[in-house]
Amino acid sequence: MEDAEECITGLCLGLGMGGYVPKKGKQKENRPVLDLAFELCPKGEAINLNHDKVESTDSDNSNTNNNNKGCRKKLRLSKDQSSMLENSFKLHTTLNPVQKQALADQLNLTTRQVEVWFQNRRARTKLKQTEVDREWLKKQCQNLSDENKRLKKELQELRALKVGPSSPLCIQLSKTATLTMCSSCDKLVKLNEGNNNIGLEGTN
DNA sequence: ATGGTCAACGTGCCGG
DNA sequence: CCGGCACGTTGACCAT
Repeated sequence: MEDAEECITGLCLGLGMGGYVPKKGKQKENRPVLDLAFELCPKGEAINLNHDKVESTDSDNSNTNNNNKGCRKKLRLSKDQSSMLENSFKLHTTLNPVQKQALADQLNLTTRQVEVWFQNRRARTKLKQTEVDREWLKKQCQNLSDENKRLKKELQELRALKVGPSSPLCIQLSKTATLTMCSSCDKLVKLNEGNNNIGLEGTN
């Protein structure tokens, strides 16, 4: 009888790596449920069995073999691999098939792994950029809010000034006419003797 | 125990 | 139709 991990393994294999239950739809033929296999070294580091596969003379399909070996362990890319991928990403965020293959050969990875790494890397970049944008917008919003507050205060102060002959908002036009600002509607009003006021312009 | 990270996956969409 | 990509998701691994 296998141990508990092996039992879980069976479930993992049945459902695929992510335990994802596929919905109806097209399936990529060249994407096996398990296209890679890993095992743990005694220290707990993940070893990519694909590296062995490269040198292996085994003619049979390693996928089927791996399916019987157990649940795949998570690959951790080495520092060198990561930094080379990063450098490559700095040069171009997408790869053409030739570049992909070259990089895969160079790093001793499969093209699929390189492809997945770039997809995930682009997603991370986008996420980071979204976060940056969000912070920027937040700051802008705060600035506008502050400015709005300041302007409201300024307006309030202007309104508080008594509108009268001594007010700076009251201009004597002639002996009979004065230009003043209406305290309720913020419109410039020409006051004439005889009470026939003429609104001149809105300053709202 | 738990939350974060990340490789790997399934699916849908789009352009050639 | 096919390949490539974005997106959302999963689970192994790791730090705390």
